[in-house]
Amino acid sequence: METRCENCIVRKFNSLRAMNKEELKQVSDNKVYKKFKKGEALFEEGEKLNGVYCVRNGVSKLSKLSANGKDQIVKLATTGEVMGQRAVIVEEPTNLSAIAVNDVEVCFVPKEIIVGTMHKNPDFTLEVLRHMAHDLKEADDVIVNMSQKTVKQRVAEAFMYLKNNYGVDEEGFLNLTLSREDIANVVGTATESCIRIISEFKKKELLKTSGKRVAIVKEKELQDLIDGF
Amino acid sequence: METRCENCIVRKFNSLRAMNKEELKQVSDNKVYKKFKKGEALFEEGEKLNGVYCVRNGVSKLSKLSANGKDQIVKLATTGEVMGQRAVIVEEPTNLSAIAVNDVEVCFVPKEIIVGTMHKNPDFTLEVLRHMAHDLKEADDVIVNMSQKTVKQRVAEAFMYLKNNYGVDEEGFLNLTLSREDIANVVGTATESCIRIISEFKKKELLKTSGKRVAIVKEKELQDLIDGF
DNA sequence: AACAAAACCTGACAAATATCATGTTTTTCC
DNA sequence: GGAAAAACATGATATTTGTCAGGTTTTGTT
Repeated sequence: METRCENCIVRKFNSLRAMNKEELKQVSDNKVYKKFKKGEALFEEGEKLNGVYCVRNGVSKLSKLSANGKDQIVKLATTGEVMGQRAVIVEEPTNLSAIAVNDVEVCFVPKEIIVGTMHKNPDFTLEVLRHMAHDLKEADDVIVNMSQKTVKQRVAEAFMYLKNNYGVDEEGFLNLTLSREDIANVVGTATESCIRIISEFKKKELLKTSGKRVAIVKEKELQDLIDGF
Repeated sequence: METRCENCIVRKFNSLRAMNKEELKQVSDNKVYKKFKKGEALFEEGEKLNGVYCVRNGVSKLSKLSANGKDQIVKLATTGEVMGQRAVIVEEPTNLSAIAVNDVEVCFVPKEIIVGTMHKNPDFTLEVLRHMAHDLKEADDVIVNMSQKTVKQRVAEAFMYLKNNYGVDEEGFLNLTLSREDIANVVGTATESCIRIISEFKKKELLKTSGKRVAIVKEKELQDLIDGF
């Protein structure tokens, strides 16, 4: 396992790439490697975060509990992404929980290091800003989808998202398998509705399944459905 | 009309407050004052923005056109807020249109000045970052509301939002009057559904109206409805 | 392997919401 | 001030989605 941030490939994909050697060394000297098993919480909504989590491996769901007791998954965070930045920047408790979808390895970086670097290195701050700007755009898109697309379209979109971001195995099954409930919580619908729609897609041969694993069969038709044709 | 940014009260509310005297002078020397009438577009989705818009007066709706031809209003931008920051930072065409809800006055600040300051003054960058972090949190909340609350709850919430952010006049009517269609586009529903719900609220005496003006009558009951009681 | 727990699935029905059609009121503009 | 346009309003109906209730299959554990 590579233990020096300076040589960590993961860093290339996030805002830490804008740090200089000295700053990276400081991160490296203070980071704590942590492991979470599938289903474990990295942190929970309302918690004060003392640092950020740089994902080395695995996927976490970032979700928020709604008044009616359902979780809404706002984002999936993958290798290379940094979680908890927002809360550290505004010095507020985090508004989201992070739960491991599969086994997750992260490097925890104390907030003092992040905040200190932001005051000294404008390039780093700007890089963080760019990432946050990107997240904000994605959030805007989600809002529009939520209100303007049907549940069916959103379910279809969720599978396309999984294919495009995590790929498929030799048999064509999605590399990242979510439970039906998780998919429902991404899409913002009832679990039963989600299952029903998946069944319908299977009947129409847009998808095929094997246990909880899902494969996209007719990608174009699925995309047309998303686009409203 | 105050023409020097150094003395502009509006600046106190946005990220420009982190600029030093010299930087502000530069903004002041390069800014362009612009006026837009109700209904006019400050900029449109897909446009490249050559700068940011600092709102001196009035309210604009930031919206995105969906595939089915409906506008989704993602945010309302008011006095003191800066529009277009996101697009300038990531150097992409803007993902949102800005339309004046009432007469709007803005100062247009060329992007070179904003970007230049971000490279030199980490405090400014950090301040922009804080504002964007705040926007991102709000966006997350909107996502959860969209998927977990009923249209009725969201309409009620929209009115509470208008009251809390723009206040009411002597008679109790909301200072910011939106058309039923705009409210529907904030809430993400059909205009008819929105009208119907307002009618229902009137019957229950939660609201009263006079033309398109709306007043909240029973605030507590309205809030209970939002919270799901 | 056997059991329990969790996840998945389906039907029946109820509730929420959209759509279409049509009429009324308000606003705008000449 | 009056005509035209836009916004508002409501009924009837169709569609979508959620809820509840009851199954089956899969997964995990001893």
